[in-house]
Amino acid sequence: MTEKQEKILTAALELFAQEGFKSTSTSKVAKKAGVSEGLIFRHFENKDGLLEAIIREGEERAKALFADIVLETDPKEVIRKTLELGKKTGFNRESDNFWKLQYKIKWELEQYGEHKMEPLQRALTDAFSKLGYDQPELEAQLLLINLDGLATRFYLQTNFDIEPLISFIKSKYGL
Amino acid sequence: MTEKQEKILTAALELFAQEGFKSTSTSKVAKKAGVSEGLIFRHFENKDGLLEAIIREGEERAKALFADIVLETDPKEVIRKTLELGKKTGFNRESDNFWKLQYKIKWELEQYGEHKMEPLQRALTDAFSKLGYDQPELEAQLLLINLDGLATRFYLQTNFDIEPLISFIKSKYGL
Amino acid sequence: MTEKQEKILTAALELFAQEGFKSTSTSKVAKKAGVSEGLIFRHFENKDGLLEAIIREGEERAKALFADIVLETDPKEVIRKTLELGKKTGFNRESDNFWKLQYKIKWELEQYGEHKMEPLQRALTDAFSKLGYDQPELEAQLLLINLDGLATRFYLQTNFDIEPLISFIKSKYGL
Amino acid sequence: MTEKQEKILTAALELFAQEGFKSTSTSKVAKKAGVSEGLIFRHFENKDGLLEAIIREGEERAKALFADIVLETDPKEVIRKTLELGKKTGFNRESDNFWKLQYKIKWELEQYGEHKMEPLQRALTDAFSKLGYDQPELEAQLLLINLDGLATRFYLQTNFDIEPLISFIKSKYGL
DNA sequence: TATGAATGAGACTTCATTCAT
DNA sequence: CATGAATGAAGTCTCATTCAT
Repeated sequence: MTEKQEKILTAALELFAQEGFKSTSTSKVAKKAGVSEGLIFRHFENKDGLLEAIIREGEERAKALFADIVLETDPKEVIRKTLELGKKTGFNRESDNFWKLQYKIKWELEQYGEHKMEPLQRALTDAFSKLGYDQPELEAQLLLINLDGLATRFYLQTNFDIEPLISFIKSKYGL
Repeated sequence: MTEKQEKILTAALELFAQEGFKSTSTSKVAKKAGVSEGLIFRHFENKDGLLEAIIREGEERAKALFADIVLETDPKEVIRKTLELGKKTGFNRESDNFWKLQYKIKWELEQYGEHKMEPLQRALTDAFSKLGYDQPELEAQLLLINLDGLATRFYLQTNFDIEPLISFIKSKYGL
Repeated sequence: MTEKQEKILTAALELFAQEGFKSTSTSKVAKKAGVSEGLIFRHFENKDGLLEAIIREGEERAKALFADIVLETDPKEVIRKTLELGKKTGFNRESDNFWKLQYKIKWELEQYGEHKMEPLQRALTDAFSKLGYDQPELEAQLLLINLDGLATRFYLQTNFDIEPLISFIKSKYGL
Repeated sequence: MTEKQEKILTAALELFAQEGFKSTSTSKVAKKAGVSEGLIFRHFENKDGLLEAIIREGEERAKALFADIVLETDPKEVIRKTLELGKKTGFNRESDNFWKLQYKIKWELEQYGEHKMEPLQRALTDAFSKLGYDQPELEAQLLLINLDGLATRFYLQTNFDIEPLISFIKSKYGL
């Protein structure tokens, strides 16, 4: 990965996240990256390829992020860490774009990246099970759905204060 | 609203919902509506105007939908009806497109239609308050966030079975 | 076929014939036709569609041209008319481009429009047969091959004087 | 001529012959030759230079091919060898591309390489003269035109069986 | 000699919008 | 009200060529 490739990826990430994939022209990406437009195509084949590269990186990062949780043995910690995923990632401008795009893009691609979440879902199911919850699988699903909802709000509702809600949810799980 | 206007709106709705606003050309809308392209502009001024018309209708329908809940006095009923909003709307192909678009469009417009939900949020806060919940406002928020998360899954994850989760959430509220 | 469509077709014909299909940009065609570039695509879908339209017209014209020969009953006349095909068509600038393109394009498309010639070939075979030639089919083929060779020379070799050769060939057939 | 230069030339030849000069990108040539794109420009200056090199080689080969005929003294042999030029060259895949390109390229370059054929034409004129033909010059021209026509068919019409026609022409010359 | 990243011009194409009919 | 031909700007992508290494 050359330096210019990185620049293209970074620029694309930011623009796709802010304006959407379709609304971002490759020329805008090139300009922002300080690079000729043709270079995008030399490195990523086409605009979709650029998006794919970003998504692939998203999956890498997600995997890395989940690793810590999946390896956790204390069930309460699993839940707590899941709820604090956002804190580890989405609370600074740089990575904001990254995760925002992952959410946004789902709607443009019309597909939910289910497989990405599976390991996390299993870990949560296991955790709830250990804690004696009645329907651990549904509990796990519900928690992840909550996170989806929170993300939707966080990224779209300006001034949305996420902290109180996270705390509130934690308290529901006795954390 | 003439018959052709309706046709345009219906076609646009379906296409915007399925392929996205940016990805849908006015010519595709015209073709699907069985109408000349120029007519779209005569009636809706421009492409954005077409979208606005759809969103405005979305707000009308939302208001109508919420009315029943807002006027409800039994707090348990308020919560139950909120959780069953989907059943009233999104479970048939025609209206699917409608509500799917409302969700999808948020991400293209980069703004959460907060005001639309306010009456519902107030009704829920009131309901939780009456039921003696500790933090009625947070409870209300959380419930709506849950619905956002459910919608995300429902519209994006093929084969997502929403019923068990709704029931599960209901049971948490003793419904 | 609107007036502008005709203009596009005429401009494309001339440019394709002179500079080749690949070497002619749609923008050049548009400029020469005095038309916006987009219009080409509205009417002909894409650049290939433009070429197809021209080729289709070529086949029409060829058919019309051959009709006279195919209907001829006097075998000597069939041969004479075939040899004078060029005189009827290719000796003025306007139609020159047209037939030149038909020849040129074969090499860009990598396919010989065999079917177009079949009726002519049958008529010639029949003629040679009536005239008692030993191998009428081969005679017919050879004559058409001669015409191909003549066209190649005529369109590519500046100052090529075709008349003496046509007369010479005629004399070989006792015409 | 280094080994890589040869590779480039061979790759270019094949691609130009198959897809045409304009339609073949230098990058495709480089890839096929297993060579970096820049190298093409170091050795041949530019894309046109590459074509020129191929054409120059075409003229060399043509000269070599014609030498045998031009030096022949028996007039019947001159004609026979001319008619069998193809047999010596174009009937195997490797050299096919070579001669096909020579024909194809004429149409992209819009010029008939007349000079290349002159020695052959003189030799034929002389032969027909010796054999007592009335118009030896026209006979020579006609024979070469026949070859052009045959080439057109041979390279463009799949399944074209050239042998019977060659024999047929030979028989016309009493060969 | 050889590479391949990088460029810039220009290719084909799409599309929202206008306008004469 | 309704059409659809026409436009012009912008979009994605290709490609010959250059240049630092």
